[in-house]
Amino acid sequence: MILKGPVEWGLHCCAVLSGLPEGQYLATRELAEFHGIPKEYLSKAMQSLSQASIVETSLGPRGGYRLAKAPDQITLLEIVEAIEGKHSTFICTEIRKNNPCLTFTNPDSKPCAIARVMWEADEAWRARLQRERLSDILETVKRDVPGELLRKNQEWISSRTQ
Amino acid sequence: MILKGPVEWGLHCCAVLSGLPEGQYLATRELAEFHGIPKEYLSKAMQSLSQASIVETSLGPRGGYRLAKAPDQITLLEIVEAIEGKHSTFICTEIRKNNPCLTFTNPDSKPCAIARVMWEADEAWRARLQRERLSDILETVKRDVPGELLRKNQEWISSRTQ
DNA sequence: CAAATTAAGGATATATATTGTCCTTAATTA
DNA sequence: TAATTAAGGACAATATATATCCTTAATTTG
Ligand code: FES
Ligand code: FES
Repeated sequence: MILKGPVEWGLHCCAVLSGLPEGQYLATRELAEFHGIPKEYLSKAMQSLSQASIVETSLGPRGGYRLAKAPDQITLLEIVEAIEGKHSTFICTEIRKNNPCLTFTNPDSKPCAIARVMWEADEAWRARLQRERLSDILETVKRDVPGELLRKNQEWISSRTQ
Repeated sequence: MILKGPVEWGLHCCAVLSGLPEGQYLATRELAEFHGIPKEYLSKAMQSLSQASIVETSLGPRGGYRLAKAPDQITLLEIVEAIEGKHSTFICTEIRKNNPCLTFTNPDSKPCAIARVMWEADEAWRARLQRERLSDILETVKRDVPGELLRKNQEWISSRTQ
């Protein structure tokens, strides 16, 4: 696990961008202000999302970010991996190779039994995140968050994109 | 995720301890030598396993560590959590609270929808590790590792416990 | 065309977490 | 009694995460 804050930021930013009117962009400055986080650092996470083709950008005045795909075509795993990277959370340093009894080399040896299970656990983690689409999150939010707040959010975004 | 190496070390040490003759202990020095890792730092991981009652200790000459339970009563999750801690890998800093539109307080609000899914993914990870017992690992190792190496390991351990 | 604005990204600084070492203490066994 | 061991505190070194600043090139708006 490499980036802590930026993952949370990226996920929330994608959720906000999904509420953007057609053809509009929202700039890093607004995304940072909305979430109360440092603009320059958030920019790194947005760059990662851009490179992963999860968001797309426009330069110049009224530029910024918007989703590159429909929310039901974006999984949480995509977003998390774009920012954190695709490497496993468990890193095997092959300490079994240090075994003093290992005087011969075993050419066709499998990966360590312990590492394999740790990686399977990682896969289970990934599978859950892949199952969740951004659109699923949006539905939950609509159910959980008071309508008054949802309206205010819309207004806030509108006032920065017109 | 806090400790990286020590988790791998702790898992391997438990596997080694499971091959210990009845009534015998293996000291940190041997465990460190067997895995080619720093003795003093490994000691921290072993202390965590001891506090979690996964291993038990004996002081004085011929002292050291042994498993506190049968290998089929120890899950990988226990070992990992003893060393890494039980906290979730995803840390929600509640950035939603920084929303400038949030002018009122929502007393009975649920945890953030995004955090909930991230925590569910964490649960899936835990579930896989809880399903795997140390005895399962030992069986896999017996199948995968050449008998010659297994024998040498046994001898190596015996020569340090007599 | 000109000016303003924006993302991209390199360089660098700071804070925090991880990794590793050293040493003391108390317990226990041979 | 002497040797040995785990426990754990203190500390140093290193790596990583976090944050800021600045330059560049592209693009849109007017
Ligand atoms: S050698 Fe890395 S987990 Fe076994
Ligand atoms: S506020 Fe932390 S994940 Fe939503």
